[in-house]
Amino acid sequence: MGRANDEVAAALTEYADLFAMTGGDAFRVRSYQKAAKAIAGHPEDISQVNVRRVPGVGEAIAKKVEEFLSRGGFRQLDDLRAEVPEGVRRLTRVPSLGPKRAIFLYRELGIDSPEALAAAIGAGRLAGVRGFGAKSEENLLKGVEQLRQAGGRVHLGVAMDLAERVIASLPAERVACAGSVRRMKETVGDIDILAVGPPSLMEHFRRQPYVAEVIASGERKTSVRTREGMQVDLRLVPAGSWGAAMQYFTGSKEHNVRLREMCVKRGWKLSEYGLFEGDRVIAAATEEEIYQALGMPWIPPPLREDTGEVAAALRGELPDLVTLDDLRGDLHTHTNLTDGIAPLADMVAAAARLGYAYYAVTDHAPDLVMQRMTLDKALEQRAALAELQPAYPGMRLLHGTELNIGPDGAVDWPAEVLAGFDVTVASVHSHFTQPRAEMTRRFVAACENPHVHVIGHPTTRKIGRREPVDADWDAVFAAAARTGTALEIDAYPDRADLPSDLVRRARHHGVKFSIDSDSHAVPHLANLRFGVGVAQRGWLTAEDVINAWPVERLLAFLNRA
DNA sequence: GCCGTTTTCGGCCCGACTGTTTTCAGTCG
Repeated sequence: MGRANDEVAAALTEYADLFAMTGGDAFRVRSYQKAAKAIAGHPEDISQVNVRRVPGVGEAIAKKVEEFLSRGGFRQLDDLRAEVPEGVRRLTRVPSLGPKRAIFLYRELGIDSPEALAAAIGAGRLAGVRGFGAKSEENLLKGVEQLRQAGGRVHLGVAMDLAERVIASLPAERVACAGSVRRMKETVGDIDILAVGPPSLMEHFRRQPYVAEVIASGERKTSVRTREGMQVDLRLVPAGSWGAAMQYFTGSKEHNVRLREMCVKRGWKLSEYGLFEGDRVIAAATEEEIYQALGMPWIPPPLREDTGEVAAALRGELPDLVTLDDLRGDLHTHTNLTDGIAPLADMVAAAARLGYAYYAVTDHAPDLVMQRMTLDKALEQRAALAELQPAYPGMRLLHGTELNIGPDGAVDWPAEVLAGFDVTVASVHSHFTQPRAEMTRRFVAACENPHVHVIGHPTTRKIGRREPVDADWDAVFAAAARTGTALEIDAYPDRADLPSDLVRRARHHGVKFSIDSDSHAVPHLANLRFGVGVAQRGWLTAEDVINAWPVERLLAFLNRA
């Protein structure tokens, strides 16, 4: 999977947005969106193959893609960029504000950014404007604030990708990522890279194509802003204090404060250069020896949040965290039968290449009307899956479905139909603003449905785009534990849902989890690693995760044994 | 703009919700 795919997809998506804003035909807008999605999810590097082979890409889009690949843009995109300022496109990221009203605000009132919108509302400039009543103003203000709070933070998928590109671009003796990316935090503000190497590495870093601006530049630290707007700090560290530097710059700040307090009590000092007693170096080369000197085993970075991990380490009670290698299958994936882009056979073949012992296909169900699912289609898919099974003797294929949890907690299909599925994932897809008590009842009802095995992406948040729903989570977790309903950790990095703090709380209730990719294309299967990050931050072990279990135990959990 | 044993034109995932309106446009999943 090449970077080119993502860059092309981003350009086409931007073009679709701008085209929609400037009154472009809605069907053509959708064509660009569809092509963007298909290219982003295409398993081959788009710069190395004929883009016309990608479904949804015809002659016109292929030409634009080829122009983009050769010079980083295409004419029609340049034209629209000249017409619509960048901030106006950002306006459409304000929830409830779409392309039509965004361009209206720009053309009629000169509002050219979310900040300008908030100012205009504050100054009463929207009063009496057609289509913008008091309620709209209130919602827009709330939306702008939400956007502002997300700040410059991006989800881990974006940050990890950038961090890996930076690391690959640096010819250092040693180079690694520290900071919140290493801790697998769900959102990341900036990226910290540590390296051992010659001073010339700094100049090499500043000249990289991803660098848009050099913010600060010294012998030991260089800070840049990338074209995507992220800050990346590169620090040159002495080889002998690699471990101390990694420990220090991985954080969290709170975790480090806790360790330094311990050091102070012993008359020691812990810095990015090492653990010292006066001038004597106690430990510096590896993180392991630093933690060991403090009387504890190495603490995995995802736990380093000062939420009890130091005490647990001192007692020798750190959890044996679940790892990517522990996962034996994926229980929530889509195909092009609903909103995925890859055919069933391609998804199954890709899963087999990952060495899975089992793999579930869980396309949407009829209540999500837009997906046009029918029982006939589901049964046809079941038959097709059964036909594929003999070709994969080592991998048990499971036929599942992603159900929709309605406002009252009911799901698609009657019980006798549900009983025919190997695994069901039930998720909320609408009515996000129900009051807490109603929302809680809704989830509890879904858990109590004996045919629901997993609650999918429980909070339904989308990082930077949609707030989590409001529910009494402890009540939901208690219901999930009582009914033997697993909660999903949706590994899609803009979801990361359940969030890790709720994972940990749920675990205390005795809940089991399913770490799923929610793949809609072949490359998405690899997102599972982000879900593992969430699980580790939630202190989960393999015992807590149903898709880390052997197939027999999983099937017993699903009542399919 | 894409697509096709319903094929070279005429379709294109469809419905609900919201806030505004007085019959509907915009937004969302």
